[in-house]
This record gives sequence, structure tokens and C-alpha cells, in this order.
Amino acid sequence: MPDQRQMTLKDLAQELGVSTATISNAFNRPDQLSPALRERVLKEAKRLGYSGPDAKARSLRTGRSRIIAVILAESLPYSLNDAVSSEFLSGVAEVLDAHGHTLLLLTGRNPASQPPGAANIADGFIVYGSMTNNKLLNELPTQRPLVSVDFHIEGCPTVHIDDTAASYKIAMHALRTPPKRPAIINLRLTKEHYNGQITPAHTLLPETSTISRARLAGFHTALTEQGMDTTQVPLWNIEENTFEVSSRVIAEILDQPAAQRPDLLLCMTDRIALTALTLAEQRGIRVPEDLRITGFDGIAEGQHRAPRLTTVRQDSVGKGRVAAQMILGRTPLAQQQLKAELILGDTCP
Amino acid sequence: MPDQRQMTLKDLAQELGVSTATISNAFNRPDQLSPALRERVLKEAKRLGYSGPDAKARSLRTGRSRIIAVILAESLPYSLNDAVSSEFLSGVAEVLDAHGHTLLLLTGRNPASQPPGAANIADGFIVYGSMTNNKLLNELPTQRPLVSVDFHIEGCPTVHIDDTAASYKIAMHALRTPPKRPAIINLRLTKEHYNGQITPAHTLLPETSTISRARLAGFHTALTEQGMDTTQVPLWNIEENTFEVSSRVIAEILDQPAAQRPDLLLCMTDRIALTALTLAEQRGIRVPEDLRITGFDGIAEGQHRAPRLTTVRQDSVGKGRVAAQMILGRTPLAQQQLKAELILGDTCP
DNA sequence: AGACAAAACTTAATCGATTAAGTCATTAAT
DNA sequence: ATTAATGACTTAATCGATTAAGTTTTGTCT
Repeated sequence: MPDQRQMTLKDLAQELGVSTATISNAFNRPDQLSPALRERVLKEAKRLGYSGPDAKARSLRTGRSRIIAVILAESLPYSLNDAVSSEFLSGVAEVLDAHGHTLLLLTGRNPASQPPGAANIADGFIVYGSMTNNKLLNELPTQRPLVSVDFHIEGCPTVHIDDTAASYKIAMHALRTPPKRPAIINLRLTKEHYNGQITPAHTLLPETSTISRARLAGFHTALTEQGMDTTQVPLWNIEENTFEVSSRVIAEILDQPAAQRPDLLLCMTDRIALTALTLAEQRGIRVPEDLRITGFDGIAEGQHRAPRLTTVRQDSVGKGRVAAQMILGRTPLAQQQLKAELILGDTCP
Repeated sequence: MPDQRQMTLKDLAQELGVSTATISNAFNRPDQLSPALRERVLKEAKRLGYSGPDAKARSLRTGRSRIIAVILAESLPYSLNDAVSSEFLSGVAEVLDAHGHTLLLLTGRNPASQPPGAANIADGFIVYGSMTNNKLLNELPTQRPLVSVDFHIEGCPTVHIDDTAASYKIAMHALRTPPKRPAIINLRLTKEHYNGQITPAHTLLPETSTISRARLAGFHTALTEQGMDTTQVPLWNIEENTFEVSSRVIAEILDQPAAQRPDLLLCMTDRIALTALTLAEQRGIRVPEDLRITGFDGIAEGQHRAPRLTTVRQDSVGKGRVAAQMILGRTPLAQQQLKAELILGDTCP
């Protein structure tokens, strides 16, 4: 019968009548011992059920765990189901995996629930999304590399795109055909949680650093350049980038009398745009004839359907790759601005 | 200027003129020291940039890391972008997070690239998907809890649904309206990698334990019960559950002369069904009038569109929750068979 | 005031590895 | 034959915490 306790390197050494150093070398530095002995060690290890040096002890001793933590601004369930952050994570995972590292997923939400210091097992940190004065963030060990994505941290390299320029670009495309009644659907602009049309009564979030504000700025610049008064363009707010939440607001928009209904929706994300598209289809509103829709992000779901979404593709997978490469020290730790490209789909030709 | 090396608990103790035990207690067992001293310790820790006990050392000493590893049968990029496995992961993450644990993502693919024994830092393991004689799997430390999902490991509790019963159910629904030319599109049935129609020349994978085979069995039983000869029902194979790969095969199916084209597609997954739906729409084939389509999984993308996919919903999030709860010891470690429910969408009314 | 319990700290062993430095035998070189 | 160099291992310090057991201080009760 097997021992109660997991077998340790020391046990194995005793069993074989050699020193612990030899066992360790058998696993880590084959050149430090004779092939015959190494063979014997590995064989006996397998026979006795020793599954290699303990990762906890090794990482304490060496100071490296080969684990990289990604700290997500949103909750894990949201991040895992959201196409943009999933793609980002898959880019990170791809590079980490290729270099023998593994991925630890943490969230800046619920910092209370985080085991105290659980994060600091990692060799490096990638922060994804905006996390203002977050507890977890402040407790991060200095001395270990940190890269932020879509969010700037003082003195820390950031990977991002120029959201304002990109949203300006797609808005300019949409406005080539002048809309009668454009509208903007944005994410988390108001101070208080709120789903619906923003009125002068609402206070907008002050931060200029969020992606929402950056994209809105691009839209507004384009509208202004085309001679439109941005204060006359309805601005709708959505609290969460999901079908469920956004469909409530979008239903409100689309269920207005046809004369008031927008004929162009500039959406902050593909998720919102796709929800709008689905709801329009369900109501028999023709896209793009009666309603043109633009998205932002370029997620697969928007392209693997008919009609294809008109949007801006940002390379989320690429963001993940670059961030991971920086953390692993395979790319210099420095600001990186990635490109975004217009995708001319069918929803706003 | 800050020290080169990260400050340790010992350094802090010295700085404050107290023992290391006191510092440790200040962080972990507030009742073991006076509130005043604790306050002072935490304040000084913050001032001197000590971010709490090191996770590596702590986990070595206590034997627990509060990390749970999920070992995915597919690659990380695939798993993160696939809706079914993302939902599963989000269920796992939700429960882990609620109980102060974190999620380490590993893959059974590329076992070479895995840092030797990186996995064994975790307190428990969740294996997702079928991984026959996998190196990583064999090296897992015994003595630590292991739960498998959608895959049976000898002597290990499994979370799963009855795939055969579920696929039987949806096939029976579809066959209530007898099709003229049904076809089945399945995943990874052939021994050799192959995308296209399966002929007698192909050798099917022998394993009966895979989900593909289980679902196929359900389809075949239903067809037989409805008096159809399963050998006459075209069976198509797809190697990867993605739009890109499946669309090549589906194009081949749909581009046949209308007289040969199937009028019912029983698809092994929603991803395949949605791809079929998109390609049908692009070709002007009416769904469900000219072509009925059924899926399997019940992913959100299939329901948040028009027409809605007819499918079987398996609760992937729930699978993740149950697996996580088992690993954390909050649910007895035992076989768990979850329910699956028919969703009557628009693609096969 | 004395005894005893509780509270507040400290001491020191321990978790399971890694690795620089040291020992000893064997081979090669002069 | 002597010395140097190489190869094959061992010794022992160390990584940074946790925690049972021990010690001192403070407080309570009679």
C-alpha cells in the first residue's frame, strides 16, 4: 500500500542511497550525473510514485514559478465569456505555453475573496482593463515585471490601440452616407449605474482614461467634422457588455415610433452591435436599408454570420501575445500601440 | 531608495524589533496579538513596501496554495475561444473565486512545453475533455483531489451529461417531421485526420468513450427507431470545432445539387450548426423551409440571434460549478450526471 | 498579597526543494 | 611518476514563510 504522505525528493534519495543533490540533478541537470544513475533514479521515481520535485518548494528555492498572472478588471465569468477578453487571453496563453509558462487567472473584482497574496506566486503580472485604485493592484510585489493592457499605470508599459482614432475612422465611414437620425450606444459612461438614454441630468464619469470615453471622443469628433451637433445625437448608456443587459436598452431604442427611431447606430462594441442586429431582425427592421449598424472590436461572431458586421478590428489576440512576450522579456518592456483596421461588413456598407 | 531585494517577513520583524511569528500572526491570525501592535505592523509593512507573506513560501509551509488547476484536453487558445469550454471555465472560476481560490490553466496538449511539474503547485485538479494516456495526467500527484469532466478516469469522479440520451432526444424531435435526406455532421470520428464525408474506406476511432461517439449513437438509435437505415445517412467528419474548419466541409455539403442536398442536418455541436446556418443564409437556402438544422450544447450565440438555433442545452456553466465544488470538498466526490434540455428554436421547429 | 489564568510574544523546528563549494576517484598530460 | 584536469557524487546552507510549544507579562479573583 502507498505511503500516507506524498513521497519527497529526500525519501527517494534515501531509498536509493544517494544524496538529494543527485536526485535533483537527475531531474534538472542531466549533465551533472552519469547516464546510468540518472536512468536508475528516474525509473525508481516512477516505480515509487514520485512525480518529480515539488513545485512549491522549487519555486521558493529558485524564486521562479513559471506562472504568469493575468489580472482582469472584470469578473472571471464575464471575462471568460466575452469574446474580446477571451481572445486576449488566448493570445497570452499561446505565448506562455510556447515558453513553458502557465497562466493564473485573477480578477480585480471581489478583491476580498482573493486569498491574501495569492497573486504574488507569479513571476510577472499582466493587468487587463481599467482598475482604478484597486487593492490587489497596490499589493502587487514591486521588483517583478508588470504590463498593463488597455489601461495605463504610472511607470508601467502599456499595450493598447488608439481607440479614439479607430472610432473616428469608423464613424467617418458611416457618415459618408449622411444619417437622418444617428445614435450612439456606449458602455458605462454615467457615474451611477444606469441603462438607458443619457440626459443632461446624468453626470458622466470624469475619467478620461477609460476606453468608453476614448471611443466616444472619436465618434463626437467625426460627427462634429460632418457638421452635426453632438448634443443632438442621442447617447445611450449600457452597464454591461452582454446580450442580456444591452438588449433591454436596445429594445427601448428600436421600439420607438419609426419616425423617431435612429437610422444609424454607432455602437461601442461588437457585442452591442450584434445585439442590435438580432433585435432588428426579430422586428423585421431591415439592416442596412432601414438601419445601419457599426460595431467595434472585430470579434469572430460578427464575421461568421450573415449579414457580416461592419466594424473596426482590433487585434485582441495580438495584444495578448505582445503582453505575454513583454512579461517574458522577449520584447522590450515599452509602450506598444497596435493597429486597428476597418472591416467593411454588410451592416453599414 | 528601495532595497534591491524584495523585503521579507524577517526583514520587517527586525525593522520593528519583534519576532517573525508576530508578523506572520499580524497577517494571518489577528487574535494572536494585540490590536495596537497589529496595527503598527500593517502600517509599517505598507510604509516599507512589504506586500504580505510570500505565496511561494507560505504554500510550501502550509501545503496549500489555494490554486486549482484545470487541465484542458484541447489547446488553451482553442479552449478559451470555444463557447462550451469557456462557459465551463466560467462556472469553475465563479465557484473558486467565491471561495478564495484561483484558477491555473493548463493544457494536455504540448506536454513537452509544460514546465516539469508546474501543475503540482495546485491543491486539486480538474480534467476537462478526453485525454487518453497523457503524460501530464500520469504525472499528477496522487493524494490530491482530482475530478474529471466529460471523460472518465479510472477511480476518479466524473461530471457529465448523458450525451447519448440527449442526442437521441433531439434527433427524435427532428424526425417527427420525416426528412427526405438527413445527414449527420460529426467531430473527430476517423482515425486519420480528415475533413469530409466518411466512407466505408475510413476507419473510425475505436474508443467508445468519446463524446462524439456517444452523440452519434443517440442519432443512430433515433434514426433506426424511425425506420431509417443509418448506413444510408451520409456521415460527415470535421476535425476541429471551429468556423474555419467546419465551413469547408459544410460548403461541400451545401454546394451539392439541390436534389442531393440534405434537408436535415443533425450537427454534433452548436458551432457546427451555426456555421451551417451562416453558410445556408449566404447561399439563400431557407432555414427551416429548405433545410432544417439541429445543434448540440445550447451556447448563447445560438440563442441570441434570429433565427434561434434548435438544440440541446447542456449546462456547461453548471458542470464547471459542480466540478469546482467537488474539488473544494463542498460537494461529495462522486459521479454527477447533469440534465440536458431540448431547446425548440427556429431552425428545426 | 498571592495564586492562577489569560493574553501577548518569542523560540525554533519545519515544509521540500536547489546549488555553490567541496571531496574523492579516475583519466590525461608532461 | 607526478601533477593537473575531469567526472561523479556529497555536504550543507538557503529560499521565506508557519506554528506548536514555551516564556513573560498582565489581569482577575479571593
